[in-house]
Amino acid sequence: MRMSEGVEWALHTCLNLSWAPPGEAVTAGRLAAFYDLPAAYLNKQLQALARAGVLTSASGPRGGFRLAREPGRITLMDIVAAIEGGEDAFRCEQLAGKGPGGRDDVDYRATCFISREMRQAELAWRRHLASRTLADIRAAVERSFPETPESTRNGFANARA
Amino acid sequence: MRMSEGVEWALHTCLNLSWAPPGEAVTAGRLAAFYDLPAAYLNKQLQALARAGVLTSASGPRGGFRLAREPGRITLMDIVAAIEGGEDAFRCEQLAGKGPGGRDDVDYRATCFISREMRQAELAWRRHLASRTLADIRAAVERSFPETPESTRNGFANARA
DNA sequence: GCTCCCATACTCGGATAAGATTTGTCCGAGTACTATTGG
DNA sequence: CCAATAGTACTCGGACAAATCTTATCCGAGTATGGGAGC
Repeated sequence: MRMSEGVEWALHTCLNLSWAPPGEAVTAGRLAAFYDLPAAYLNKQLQALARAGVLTSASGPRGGFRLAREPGRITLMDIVAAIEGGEDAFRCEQLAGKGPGGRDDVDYRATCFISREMRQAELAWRRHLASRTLADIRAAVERSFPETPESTRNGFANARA
Repeated sequence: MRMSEGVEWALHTCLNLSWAPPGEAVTAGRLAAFYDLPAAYLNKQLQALARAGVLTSASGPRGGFRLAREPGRITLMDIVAAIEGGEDAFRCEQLAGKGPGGRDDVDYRATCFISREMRQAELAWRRHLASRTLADIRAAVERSFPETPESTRNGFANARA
C-alpha cells in the first residue's frame, strides 16, 4: 500500500501556490522547476487537481494554475483525494459472502465486522486529513520560517520555463 | 493507493483460524477452499504472516498454519503490517529540501509540516487498527452469528485439499 | 508381538512468469500577446 | 495616430510508452505417517 508520489508533489505545490502573487497564475513548468521535478508529469497531477475543483487552469500566455478557492477552504483530504481517487484503500470483496453460510442478497460491506473496522480506521485517517487546511499548514510554516513567502515568490520569478 | 487484496484474505483467514480445533493446524489448501481462493497465492500471504510472527507453520502431513498466540494478542495492525509491510503509505521524499532554501543537513521528514500531518493521519489509522484484536472481531461475530464457530469448523472438515 | 527402518505422500517455502498500476513522455488544441498593415 | 488583423509563441490537455509493483503459478526441501522386515 503505497501512496502515489504525486500526492507529495501536489501537496507541496498547492502550498507554494498559496504564496503565489495574488491574481497571477503559475505554470506547471515553474512549479516543477521549484523542486526539479519532471514538468510534464507534474502537469498531469495538476490536471487532476483542476478536475477535482481544487485548482483552476488557464491555457496560453499568462496561463497556468491557481488555487480555486481560499486556502482555508482547501483541506489536505481534498488534495489527496484528487490524486489518489476517493476510493478506500481497503476494498471489501465481500469474501464473507463466498464462504459457507454466505448469502448473495446481503451486502457484506456493511455487515462484515472486518470490513467495518477497516473502514473505521480509514475514516480516522480521512478525518485527520479533512481537519487540516492549506491555511493551517501555511500558517505553521510562516511561524517557523517567516522568509518562506518571499523566497517562494522569488523562486517562481527566477525559475526559467 | 490501493491495499493489497491479500490483506482481506489474511484477515478473514486469521479469523477463521481462531475458530480452528485447538491444537490442530490447518493447511493453506483448506483455508483457500473456504473462500475458493487460489491456494498457492494465499500460501504466500500466510508465509508473510508466519515471518511476522502472527502464525506458526509446519510442513508435512498434519502440517499447516495456526495462530502463533491467543487471538486477544493479535491486532488487525499486526496482520495488515505483515502483508503490506510496515512502511508508511506516504513516504516523504524530503521535497522541501530540494527547493530554494533547502538544506542537506536537515531531516525534513521531521521538520516538514506536510510530512508531519500526513504521518499524524496515518498514525490515527494505525492506532485504530492496533486497538482491535482478533478476539474483539471474533466476539462480535459470535454475538451476531452464533453458529459461525461450528460452521467454520465444518467448513474446514469438509473442504477437500 | 514389538521395534526399527524405509518408502511415501503431503505441506510449506521460495524461485519464476503474467497482469495491472504507476510513472514518465510527447505532440496537438486553444489562447493571449505583438507586430504589421490599412484607414 | 488608431484600429483591425494575422502571425506567433506559450500553456494546458489528453493520448502514448516504459518501469515498477501486485497477482498468480510452479516445483523443490523437509516432515510425519504407514507398512514391512527383522529380532
